[in-house]
Amino acid sequence: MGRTPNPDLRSARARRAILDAAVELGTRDGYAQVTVEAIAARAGVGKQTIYRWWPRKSAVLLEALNERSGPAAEVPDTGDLAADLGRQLRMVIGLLNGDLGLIWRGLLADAQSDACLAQELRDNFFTPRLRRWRDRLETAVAAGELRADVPSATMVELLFGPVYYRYLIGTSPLDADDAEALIEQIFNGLRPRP
Amino acid sequence: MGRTPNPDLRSARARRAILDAAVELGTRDGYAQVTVEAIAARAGVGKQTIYRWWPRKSAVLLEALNERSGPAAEVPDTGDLAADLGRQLRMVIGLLNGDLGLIWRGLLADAQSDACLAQELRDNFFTPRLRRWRDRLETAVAAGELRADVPSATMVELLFGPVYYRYLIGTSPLDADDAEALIEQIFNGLRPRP
Amino acid sequence: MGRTPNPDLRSARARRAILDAAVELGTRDGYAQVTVEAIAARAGVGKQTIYRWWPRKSAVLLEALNERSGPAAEVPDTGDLAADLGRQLRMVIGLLNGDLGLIWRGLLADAQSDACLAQELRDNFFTPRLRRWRDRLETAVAAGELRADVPSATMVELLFGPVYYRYLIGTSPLDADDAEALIEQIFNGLRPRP
Amino acid sequence: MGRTPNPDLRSARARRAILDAAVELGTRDGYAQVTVEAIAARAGVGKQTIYRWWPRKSAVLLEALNERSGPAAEVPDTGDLAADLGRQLRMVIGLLNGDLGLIWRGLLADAQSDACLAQELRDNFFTPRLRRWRDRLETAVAAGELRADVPSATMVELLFGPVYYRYLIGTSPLDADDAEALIEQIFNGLRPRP
DNA sequence: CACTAATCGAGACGGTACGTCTCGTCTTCGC
DNA sequence: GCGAAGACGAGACGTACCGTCTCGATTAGTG
Repeated sequence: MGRTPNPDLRSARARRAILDAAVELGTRDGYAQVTVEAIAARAGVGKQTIYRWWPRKSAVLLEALNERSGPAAEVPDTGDLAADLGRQLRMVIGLLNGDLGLIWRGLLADAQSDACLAQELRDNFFTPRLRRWRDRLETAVAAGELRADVPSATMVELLFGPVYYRYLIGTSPLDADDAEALIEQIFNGLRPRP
Repeated sequence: MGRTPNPDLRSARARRAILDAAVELGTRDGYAQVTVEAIAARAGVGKQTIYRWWPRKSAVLLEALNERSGPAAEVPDTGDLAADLGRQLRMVIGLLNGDLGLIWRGLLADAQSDACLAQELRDNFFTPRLRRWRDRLETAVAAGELRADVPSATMVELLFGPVYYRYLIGTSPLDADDAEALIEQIFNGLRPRP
Repeated sequence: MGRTPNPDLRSARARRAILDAAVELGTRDGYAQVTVEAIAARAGVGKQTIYRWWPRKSAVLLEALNERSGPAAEVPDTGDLAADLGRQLRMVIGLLNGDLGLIWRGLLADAQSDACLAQELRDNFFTPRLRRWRDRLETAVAAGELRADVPSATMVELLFGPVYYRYLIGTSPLDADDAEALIEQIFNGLRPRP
Repeated sequence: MGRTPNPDLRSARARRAILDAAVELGTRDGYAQVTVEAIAARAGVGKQTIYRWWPRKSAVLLEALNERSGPAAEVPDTGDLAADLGRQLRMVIGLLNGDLGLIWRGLLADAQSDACLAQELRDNFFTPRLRRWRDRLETAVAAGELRADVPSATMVELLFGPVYYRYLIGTSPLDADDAEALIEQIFNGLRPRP
């Protein structure tokens, strides 16, 4: 029964093949069309070998995705807040629009009905980035660059919200070149400045 | 084969029972757990009667949802833009946090892998609301209340993006009382005003 | 509820179209493939019109078949028992091997799981023929032509049994030219006569 | 798609449960009332496990029946042809009148509209028995016990035909005690012997 | 000749079973 | 004991017909 496997005996070859197959299928057919069975077949691996090490297909694809989108996690700090934010938004948008975007989109969708995946997504992806940007923004608040009466976590949501809105709802295309304008608009607001 | 049924002979009773059953199951178990079979069983209806009038379970739930979220669609116009926006955001947030939110969440998730549903969602839900708010905002632009150099469609996304971000990603809870602050922040921007 | 329709108002046109359609479909696709729905469609008739006048598809096909196989029911009496029997067997075999055979075969099959159809088949088809031949055979018994110690009903079964055996089980083809030999064999027996 | 399963990995437990369930349902409700779904449910088995190993419900019931009617297949040879035939006929009649008769009847009926089942029935059931009896009868012919001018296959049909006729058409009951009389009548013929 | 039934064509309805698909677990080997 | 292979129990899918029902629109025979 629910025995826990011994990680020392784990086959690195199988793990690689599984993650690679998952990404290939996910980028080719879309997240929802990927099945554990298909991953196993393409990886030349038994289904059980997948279920032994991952609880669900979402976990496989999440791990595969994490492996390949490390760079997008890096928060540069050149001292120029707006420029750094712009670079970050461009990277995120690039990721969403790229091959892996299909997988990311599927994971976000899946998380809507899988609390456990949702938690993992937050813990491993959103919360760390949020925290790092919150720190940056709080520095800017302290420097008088940003308002002190808006929670920094809210600021992050104001900046990233519109990006994900376009991505998930698709009323208008998501373009990396919009990043800087977006930041400017959030920073300065929609009302005319005197 | 693919014969088209005659809407004149359609049973209003069956339609009602199906939509009601769909909502009950959707709010109780969550969108993903709903099956056409279960809807039919609970509605006391043959499966074929569902497939005769709707192509997919998503179509059933979308119609059911549309029926019951009429009020949230109303764009109020009291002359006070910020107040009207606040009222609308509160309503949307109320919908998302309410019973029907579970269904709405599932539809949005499903739309990520079903282009046809995505299109329908945009056509029947997002685009109309977007258009109405765009008009309101353009009036405000013309009145000098809002910047003329930001596309009004973008403005709508800046306002609603953060709401859906919180809703779908869940890093922080979505509270109707945040509506007014959100609008103020978007309107005035994150930089201190002199 | 179960109201009984008024035969005076019955549409002769519909009746004809239904019986014709039933035979066409039955001879073309085989009894089992015929559906009430298909009969109705091909006859240009509502399903209810069929169910109003016949309880089951088997009843429709039985009536259609009876209509068209009148001649095979005729028991000739030329005085020559063996010759008359031969003529009858030839006719029966001709019917079974003909277009209508497919329907007849299906009815016999269906009767195996439908006691009511089985009864009707016996009452309207087998028993009358059986009775008439029993009478003929009893005359022959009285004339000393046939053994008196074999029940005449059994004699009929000995004669027709092998025909239906071949027909339903199909180990060897059923040929009208075998009729006379068959009769001779049953009459004279398998043991050599001195 | 139509992959062929590996018989080495077949579950003996499932096979047993399926065949047992099929017989139970068949003898209780009759062949026509048995459904693959019901067999699966009663056997505690997935439907796919049935469809993996048998193409149709008829194949399941045929296999189940074959398994349990081994003895009725035995052709005894005590040297006394008539006695051996009598024993065989009694056995066949016993089978037909017994619990399994309901299944056998259904299979024969089904075979009328399923050429593939008909072939299987002939190949696995009728032809072997026919062949063995033909051999016996040919020996008797060579010994001068039976006429040389009647094909032995025909002789078998003359003997078994009346049995199946009564069984399938039901104009008179089928009784094991009729076996010997039947054989005597076929052997000696219906005409009085001098 | 209008009236008034009941039948008619049409087809939607509540059901049942079909045969297929995919899920996550269990079983069987070979290494 | 892991890994490849794949059979297994479970159960939803979307389709085909069943036999019943509800519609107007003919179509009789009756007053």
